Parts: sequence; C-alpha cells; structure tokens
Amino acid sequence: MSSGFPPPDEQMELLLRGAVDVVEEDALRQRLEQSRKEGRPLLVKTGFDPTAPDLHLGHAVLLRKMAHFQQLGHRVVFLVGDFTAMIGDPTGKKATRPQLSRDEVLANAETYQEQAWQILDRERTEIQHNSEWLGALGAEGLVRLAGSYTLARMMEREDFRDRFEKHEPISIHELLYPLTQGYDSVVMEADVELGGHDQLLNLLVGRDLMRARGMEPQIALTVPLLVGTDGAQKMSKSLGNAIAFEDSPREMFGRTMSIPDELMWDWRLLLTDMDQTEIDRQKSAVLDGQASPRDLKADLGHDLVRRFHGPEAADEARVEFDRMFRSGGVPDEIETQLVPAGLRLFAVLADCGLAASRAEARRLIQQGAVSIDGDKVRDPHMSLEEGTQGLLKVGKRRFLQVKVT
RNA sequence: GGAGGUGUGGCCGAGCGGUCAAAGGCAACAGACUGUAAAUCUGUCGGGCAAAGCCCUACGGUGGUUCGAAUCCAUCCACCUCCA
Repeated sequence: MSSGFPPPDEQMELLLRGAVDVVEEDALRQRLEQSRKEGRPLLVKTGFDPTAPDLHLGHAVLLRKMAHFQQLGHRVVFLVGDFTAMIGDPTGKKATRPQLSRDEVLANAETYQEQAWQILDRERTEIQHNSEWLGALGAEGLVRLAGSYTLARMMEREDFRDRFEKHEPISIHELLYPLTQGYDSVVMEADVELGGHDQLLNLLVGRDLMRARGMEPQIALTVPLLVGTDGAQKMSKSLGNAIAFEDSPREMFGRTMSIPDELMWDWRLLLTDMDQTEIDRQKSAVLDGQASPRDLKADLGHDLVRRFHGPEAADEARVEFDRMFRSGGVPDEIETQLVPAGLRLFAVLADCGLAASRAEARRLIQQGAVSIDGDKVRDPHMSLEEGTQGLLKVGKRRFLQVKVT
C-alpha cells in the first residue's frame, strides 16, 4: 500500500488540468506528499443536490475531476445533499418549487448516480448523505453553527452583495446554505472539496469552519462551468443548450457539431483526455489554416459519443452525420407511417408530428421546406393519392416514409 | 403593523381605452450560403379554415364599467420594495 500513489508532481498535473481555482495549491501538493508517505488516500468530497436527474456534459466536467482523483487512488465521496434538498431552494423565483419529499430526493439521487457511473468508478465511490448529520444537528446545533460565522463575512460574497445593493431578495436560508455545506466538510474531515466555479465561496466557508475548529482546512478545487452548445451561456437543461448523457449517439454528435468552433478547445480540455499540448497543436493548426475546424470538431463529437455509447455508435453517428448533412442524404432508418388518402399535405405533416400544428405545416410548405422524394412541394393543399408511397422530408432533419392507404 | 410597486407570448421586455395576436430583443424553426446542425444574410414564429380574409383562444384569477379593455374599476392570488 505504501507505493500506491504516483509522485505528487505527476498527480498535480492531472488534478490541475482544467481547474479554475485551487486554494491552496501548495497545500494540495503537501497533502499529496503526506498521503503518499503514509499510504493514506485523501478524502475528496463533492456535494450534489439531487434535484435534476438528467445529467449533461456540464455535470461531466465535475464528475471527471472526481474520476481523476479516483484514478490516482484517493477516496472519493459522492455526497448527496438530501438534507438541503428537502428544505427546498427558494432562490428560484418563478415556480414555487415543490418541496421534495425524502423519497423523491432519494429517488432523484438514485437516478443521478445511475448516470454518474458512466464516468465514476462505481466500486470505488463512497456515497454519503448529509441528512445523516445535519438531521441530527437540531435547532440548537444549527443556531450554534450560524453563530460561527458573521453577516459581514457572508456579505463579502459578490453575489449576495450584488443582490443586496440591488434590493433583490436574499432569503435567510441562503445564508445558511454555505454553512451547512461547510459543516459537511467538518464532519467528513474532508481533505479536498470539489465543485463548480460558482461554488468556490461555499467551499471556502468550509475552510473557515474547519480552521475555527482547529482542523487543517480542506483544499478547495473548482472546475469551470461548461459553456453550452450556444457558445454563450453555461450549459443547462432549461436553456436548451445541453447535451445529456442519455442523448442518442446521433443527437450527441450532431449537437456537438453545432457548437461554435471556438468552443471546441474548452470542451476538449474539460471533457476529453487529449493532452494540452495536442490541443494547442490543433488550435494553431486551425489558425494557420492547416486543419479544418469542422473535421476536428467531428473528432471531438466522435470522442464524446464513444465515451457514452461506445466506439461502434460513435462511428455510426459520424457516418450518419456526413451522409445527411454533407451529402444531403437521408438517414438509414426512417419510420414509416400510414396515412389515409385524401388528407391534405399540411394535415399529414401535422398529424404525423413533422410539424407542431397545421398552421406551422402550411408555413413550412410555403417556405419551401418540404419535399417528397426529393421534389419540393409548394402547394399545402395537395393531397396524396391512394397507393402512393414516398419519402417526406421537412427541413434538413425531419424525415418520414409515408404510405397512403 | 403601515406605505407603495409589479404580474404581458418559450424567455426578457414595450404597450396603458379602439388602428393589438400585442413593438423590440433572445431562443426556436425555415430558406440561401457554407467547411458543419458554426458564422452571415433573409423570412417565419398562438390555433383553425382552399384564407392577401374570416373565426376562436390569449396579456396573473374572478367579476364589473364601456359600443369596445392588455389598457379603467372592484376583488382575489402571487412576487417585490420601502418605513416601523
């Protein structure tokens, strides 16, 4: 067990890859040295709010960082924030969030983990729930905990200060949130806590709480928030700029192809294992006009699909994409639907789900988006004769084989 | 406890008695172009109708005023701010 860990410098290289903040870097190196000497793995904590069971690539960035620690032999704890989740986060202003029941929270956590195992080593991941100690804390404990921090310190945070100055609401519980999260670290005696960049302040509170109790403060390490397919905002399901783990290979590949070219370097660094030097090399090759960003982006898409769906699916997604968009071909598997004779074309489109409504179907036809067997159709009212069979194409991506009966 | 403000289409945000299916922006979709589902440009963007028009639904909920309301009144709900 003594020789289990690679040299600290080697570890640092992997661990710092893509990281935004490391507080503090020297301390991390020291701990790695110590851990290696003592043959004791570091305890690495990452908290999850089990509220959004659909994982996407944005989550993958953090999960990958956890996996890095695992690869190096450290103890990685997947901390389910079941206690905090049950309180319900009032920050989301619009929809009054339904208070999640304990069962719902646990079910969500389950779903979360099922997906997380695509990146994390299931066997080596420890799962803990913070209700275990936060639930036992009680009102008294909570008050004591609250007593160990000041409003002034809390208001140093830019987000709180900003909202305060703008007279936007800040609920009391939001002040408690960092404290409970920090308390988790105290109880767990975490060596390192991982989180998204937006979590940095919370992670630092953990350090303060630990220090106040005479403990070695945890190392705070954050990873960037992945920019979504729109190239502008952080990836999130509600913004529609996400690629979910569950997306089909084609979807995943296609959506990757739709990201702005510039974004691919970030994605390369944060979502794949490609060396930094190789990334830089590709980047300059593109700048010099030596390489086509399109092809490199396709390579990236291929890598991602392979990661989640395996090599065959990746190859297929790529070939499929080229056939459809490069050479304007058609997908190899097209659903067939039977339509009654006499139904007008716009109605067919709407009824078969190729358009959201009949009005939209009309518009699409008028815009020249619809073709049958490759021939553009302009008349929304045309109807298909009985016995005809043909390939209906709407826009670039919607296909349907129809058979008129 | 008191005073005030806000609530508009997927989102942001104008409108403040008719000409409003509601400016503008974003997103989305389509067309052109292209090296891609990038970028750019153009168009569309509540629903129904063989329709350059007509009908239905819609501006937090309900009920009024009016020939006519997203716009005025009442009331309810939700959110926010200030004073205490």
